[in-house]
This record gives sequence, C-alpha cells and structure tokens, in this order.
Amino acid sequence: MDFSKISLFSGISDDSCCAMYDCFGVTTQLFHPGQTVYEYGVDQNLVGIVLSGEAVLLRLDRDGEETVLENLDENSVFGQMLAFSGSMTDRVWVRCEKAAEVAFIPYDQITKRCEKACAHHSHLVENMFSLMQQKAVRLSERIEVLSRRTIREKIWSYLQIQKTLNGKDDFALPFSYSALADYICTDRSAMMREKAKMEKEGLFSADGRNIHLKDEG
Amino acid sequence: MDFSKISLFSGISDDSCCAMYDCFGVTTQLFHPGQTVYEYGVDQNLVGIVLSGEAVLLRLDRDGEETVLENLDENSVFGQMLAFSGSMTDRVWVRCEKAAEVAFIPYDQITKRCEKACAHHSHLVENMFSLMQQKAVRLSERIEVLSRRTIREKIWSYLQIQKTLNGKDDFALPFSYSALADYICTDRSAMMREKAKMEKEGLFSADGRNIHLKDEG
DNA sequence: AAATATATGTTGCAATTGCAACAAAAGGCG
DNA sequence: CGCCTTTTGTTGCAATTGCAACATATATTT
Repeated sequence: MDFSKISLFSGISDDSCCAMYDCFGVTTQLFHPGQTVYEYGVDQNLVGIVLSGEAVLLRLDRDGEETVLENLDENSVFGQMLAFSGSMTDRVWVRCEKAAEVAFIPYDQITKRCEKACAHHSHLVENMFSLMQQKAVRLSERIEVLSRRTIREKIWSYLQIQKTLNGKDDFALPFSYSALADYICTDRSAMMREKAKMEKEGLFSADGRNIHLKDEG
Repeated sequence: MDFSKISLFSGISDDSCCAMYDCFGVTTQLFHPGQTVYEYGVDQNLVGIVLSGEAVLLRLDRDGEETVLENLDENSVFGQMLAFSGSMTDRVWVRCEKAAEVAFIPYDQITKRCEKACAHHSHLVENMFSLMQQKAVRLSERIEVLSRRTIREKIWSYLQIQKTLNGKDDFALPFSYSALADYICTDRSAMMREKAKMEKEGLFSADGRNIHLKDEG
C-alpha cells in the first residue's frame, strides 16, 4: 500500500507506516455505490480514510431532508473524532458514491501511546491535529460566507476566499453553480440573478466556471 | 493552581499536571480589559487557556468591521491549533474583556512525546482531540443554523439545538437577543418581528430569555 | 440616586429574496 | 448518434428581510 499520499501518514516513512498498520489493527474494506460506509453514533471508535473512490457525508434532517455535509474524495478522513456531528438527533452517515476502498483505524490507537512503542507516533498525532484543524478551517470559511446578509455579499465573500486559496485573481470554481448555491445556502436562481448583476457592474467576469476578479477585488 | 477545572487537563491527577506544567514550560500572564492576549499568525506555536476572566476572539474584516468569532470564558482554549483562522488576510486576535489570567503552552509540547516521559501524556493528547472536536461541533451547529434560508427557520433550528443540548423543552438562552441576532446573522429587529409572530402562532413562549417550546417542537 | 449605556420591542418602507415555472445548453451513456 | 439527466440562464410575483427610526425597559457605572 502507498502511504505517501495519505495525509494522516504524511511525513512518515513507508516502513514505519507498515509497522503501525500492523500494530494498530487497521482494516480495509471495499464499498459499492450506495452502501453505508460509516454510521455516526454507531461506529464511534473508528477513524476512516478513503483510499480510493468517492463518498459523501450526509445528514438526514428532522424534516426528512438529506443534506450533503461534506464531499469525501481520495485521502479524505472522517469519523466521530473529526466530527461534524451537529445535533445528535439527526442521522449522520457516510455513503459510498463511487466504488471505494476505505481503511479504518481504531481511534484510541491514534491517541494512546502504542504499547509496542512504534516510532513516529507523535508525528501521527501531529498529522491528526492538522487534519482536525483543516476541518475547523473549512467550517470557519463556510461560516464566514454564510454570515453575510445578502446574496451579493455571500458570493463576494466566497470569491475572496477562493482568491486567497488560489493566490490569484483568476481561478476556476471547484464545483457547479448549483452546488455553489447549496454551499452559500441561497436559492440558485436568486444567486444567478445577483451574479449577472455583479458581472454587469464589472466586479468580475465569468466564463463558465472560470472566474476573473477585477481590480479592487 | 487548580487543574481539575481545566478541560485540557481533565482526568489527569494534580500531581501529574504539576509535573507537566514544569516539564512543558507553561507560562501564565495577567491581562487587563482591552489588551491583546493572542495574535493569530504571530503567536503561532502557543495554545492558550483562559484560567479566569473573559476574552473574545475577534476578526477584523476587509471592510473594517470587527466580528466576534467566539466568546472565551473560564477554561476556554484557543490558539492556531484550535483555529478559526478563515481567510488569512484578515486580522484575527484574542482581546481581553474582563481582567483575565491566561496560561500558554507551547504547542509542540502537546503533540510531541515528552522527553522526560511524563506519564499521562496520551491522556493530554486525548483531551486536546476532544477540545478540537468540541470546537468542530460548535462550528457545525452554527452552520446548521446559518444554512436555513429564512429567519423563522434559523430561530427554530437554533431552539431545536438548544433543546437537544439542554435535554428539555424549557431552557434559558445563553445570551441576549441582540447577541442571538448576531449569532444567526440577521437584523435584530427582523428577528424580533419573527419571534413575535412565532410566539403568536404558539410555536413557543418566551419570558425574557426563558424559552418554553410547545408540543410538536 | 442619577446618569449612562445596553437590551428589548415595534413599525413603515424599500430592497432583496425565495419560489415557481420556464427554455436552452452541456454532459453522460448505450 | 439520439436519449436522458444535469446544469445554466431568465423572469414575474409574493413574501421576507434589512434598514432606519423610534420608545421603553433593564443594567451598569458614577
């Protein structure tokens, strides 16, 4: 197995990874589209890593609405520890979207010091912290966008964040406009209307999903 | 010093805490209201713990607007690792509100295994994970509220979460209505208008900050 | 106790938004 | 290619919302 691309193991030599892999009692499993990969509240003590394929983190609302909380692609990590849990009354689970291979690590193996004294354990802990922090940053980014009161401000805020992430005024949206409307939690048509207005006012130009921010942005 | 109330050290004996305290090179500092306690991006390698008093985590917007990202009361933990960082272009810092004592721990002392092999180190790591998770949960809760499209749905969603947290249909709001309006990111007067409407329709009753949810809620 | 600040409650009005209903374009798939 | 699904783009209209401007009540400070 190639550990170098898995963020949880980044910076750790393949040899050490193999040792830990055995030491920790890691299991891997194949999933078909539609299958439930992980159920929050049930599989409490596992951390999951998507080795290949795609999955989504879903929430079933009180009102029966399914919401995508997160897209989990290759190398994504999920589990109670990296929780999105929200109000515990709703069902939250990971569903396979495209045939996927997933590794599961018992959570306490990560936190506790390994009895067999695996080297690099503290590095693993650091990586885990880093992953959790990244998740917190992503959540904060979304709050930053959602905290704006008007659609215009939400779009603008989102574009500013993308500008920062990409480091330049030209970049491609990471997903469709429909998905963007979901992300900023507004009506798609209303968002498109505002987008058109903003383009007309010269704030930015868009060719498909390619955005070009103008001057002051 | 009394460690038993500090979440980062919970479950660890006072003796062990004292040992770690020395071992980690913890420093404590007093702050007056208005003073800057911690500057994100500058004090990168420190984790802060509010031992007494109060502080707030602030963001200075591009447009010069100060936003309260988080209230930090006794035992709150903050720092780059528990980051809220958002877009790195904005200034983010912790400001003392009420005279406070704050402890700072070098971040890498928490992740790395202590050279002097302090016992209970893995417990500390667990506590740190737990704190980060709690933060993620709090962020997710807010997203859950902010993701609603109407003020009514935002209020309702917020009350449902409070109901779950309190475990009953009667509870007190943890802050003022003004603060609630900030939290759900809507105009206060519009929120009050909707609140009045919802009360009139019998969804809940409010006596000051004491909420009583009706039946179906 | 008086003075000052902060929180709560209310309303009119203009602007924004969600919703519904389209039509056209682009992608995916056998 | 032709069929089907998803995405994009647009508009009218009713409902919601933000904003501004109040009045009153409750805290907090001097």
